[in-house]
Amino acid sequence: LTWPCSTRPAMTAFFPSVPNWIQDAKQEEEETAWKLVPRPRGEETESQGKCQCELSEPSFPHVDKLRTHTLSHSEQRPYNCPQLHCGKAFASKYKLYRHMATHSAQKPHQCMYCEKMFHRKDHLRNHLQTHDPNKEALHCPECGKNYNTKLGFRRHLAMHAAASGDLSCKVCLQTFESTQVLLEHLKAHSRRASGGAKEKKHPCDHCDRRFYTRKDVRRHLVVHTGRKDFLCQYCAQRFGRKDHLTRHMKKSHSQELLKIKTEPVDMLGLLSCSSSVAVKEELSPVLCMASRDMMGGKSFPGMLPVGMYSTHLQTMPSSGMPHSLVPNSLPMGMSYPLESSSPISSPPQPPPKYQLGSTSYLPEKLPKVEVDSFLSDFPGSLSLSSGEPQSSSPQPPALDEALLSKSPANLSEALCAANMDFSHLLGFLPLNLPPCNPPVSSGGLVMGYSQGEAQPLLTTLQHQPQESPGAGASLNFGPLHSLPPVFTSSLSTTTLPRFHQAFQ
DNA sequence: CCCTGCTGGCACC
DNA sequence: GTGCCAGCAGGGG
Repeated sequence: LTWPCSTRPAMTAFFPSVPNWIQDAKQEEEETAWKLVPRPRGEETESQGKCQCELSEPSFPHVDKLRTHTLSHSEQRPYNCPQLHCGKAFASKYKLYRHMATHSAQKPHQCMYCEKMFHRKDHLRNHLQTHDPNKEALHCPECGKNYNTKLGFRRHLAMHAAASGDLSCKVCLQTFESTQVLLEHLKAHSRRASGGAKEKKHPCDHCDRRFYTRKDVRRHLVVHTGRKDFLCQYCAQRFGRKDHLTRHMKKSHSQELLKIKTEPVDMLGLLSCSSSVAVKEELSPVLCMASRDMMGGKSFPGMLPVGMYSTHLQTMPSSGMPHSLVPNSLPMGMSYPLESSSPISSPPQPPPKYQLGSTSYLPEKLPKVEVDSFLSDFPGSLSLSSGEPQSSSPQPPALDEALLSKSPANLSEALCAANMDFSHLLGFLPLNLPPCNPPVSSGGLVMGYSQGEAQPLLTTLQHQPQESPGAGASLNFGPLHSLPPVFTSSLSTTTLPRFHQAFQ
C-alpha cells in the first residue's frame, strides 16, 4: 500500500494551501516512499535494516516505523491537527492525515450500489457488506444460529464454551470459578454498553432512573425537558424523538408518503427531505444540507429539518411576488441545495399538505407558544414578547426596534447577523408574503430579545400565562390547547388545516 | 483490521 | 419509553 488515496485529495480539498510543515511532511513521506507493509527483505536499505525497539520486542524493517512505534510507548503526539478548534494530535503522520480527512466534506470512496460515500476505503469495504445478499452469516456449527456481526458471533461462541465447562471467558479471557459465574459474566458481554457490564450505571440527573448507556440517558432526557423537536407536517403532532416521528409517519401518513414516493424524480429531489419538521437547535442549515448523507441516504420522506425552508419556498404556491428570502439571505456560509433554478419553474407540487409558512393557512398572527417554544431554546433566548414584559432581563430596545421594522427577509438577515440559527423559526414565518407587507410590523408578531437564560420548553408550554388578547395588543395564544377567538372563528375546523388544529 | 462510541431504527412493553 | 441491534465513523495497532 502506498499513500492512501482517500486521504490526500480530501486533505487538499480541505486545506487549499497546505501548511508548510505538512508539505514538508508530505515530501518526506514521498521521498522515503513510505509504506504500510514491510518491504521484501532484499529491498531493505541500510537506513531500514532491522530496528529494534528498546522497550518492547518487535523489530522494524524501517527506521520510520520504529520511530512511530517508539512514540507509541510515550504519550508523545507530535503531529497536531491544524484545523481550528480541533486540537487533536497524533503519533504518526499517517494518522494525522487520515484524521484530517474527517474535516473534509470530500469522501472519495463511493459505494457502487448506493450513493453513500466514505472517507476511508476500509469503511467502504465494511459498508459493502451491507449490500451483500449472501452476506457472510457467521454460522454457529453447534446450534446453527447465524450472526451478522463478529462481535455477536464471538459472544455466542463464548456462551457455548462456558456451557461446556470451560471456565475462561472467550471474549475477554478472564477465568471464573464456576460456570454459573462465567455465564453471569457473559451476560455482561452481551451488551455493548460502555464498560461492558450489564448494569444500569448511568443515572438520570432529573429522576431516579438509571440506564445502561449514556445514550439512553440522553434519549430519556426528553421526558424531562418536554422537548418535542420533531414535528409532523401532516398533522402537527410533535415528537421528542426522530424514530417516534418516523413510526408515526409510517403508521398515520402512509398515503401521503406514497404520493411523494410516486412523484417524478425531480419531485423527489425537491422533497428529498420531505414534509415534516425537525426542530432541533443542533440542526443548523449546514446539517440540513448534509441531512441526506447523515441519514444514510435514507432520508425519510416527511421529515424535514426546518432549515430547509428554501424547499418550501419553491414548493409553496406564492400569492405575491417571490419573497426575497433566498439563499443569499441565509446565515453566513450557508447554502441550500436549491435543485431548481427558479421557484416559478417548479412543477405543481402536491404534498406536503401543510407547508410551513404558506399564506394559505397561516393566520395573521403566529401562535405565540409555537414560536416562543422554539425561541426559548435558542441561546440568548430570543422570544416573542407579545408586548408583555418578560420575566427575564429587559430587551435591548435597539434590537427590538430593528426587528419590529423588518420585513421577514430583513428579519432573517437581522437574526443571521446576530449569528443565530433561526432557520427553524423561519420555517413558521409567513415568508412568502410580499416584502412590502411585513406581518411582523402589524403588531401581531413582536420579536423580543431576552438576555436571560433560555427557558426550558416544558416551562414555556406549561406555564405560559394565559392572557386574553387585548385590542391592539399582540396575540398571546397561550398553551397549545387554547386558541383566541379570532383564530377559531375565522377559520372553521373544516378549513383549518390539521396543523393549526393542533393549536386548539 | 480491530475496537469502540455514537446514532438511528425497530420491537416490545 | 426503553432495550436491543446494525451500521457508521474515528482512532489504535
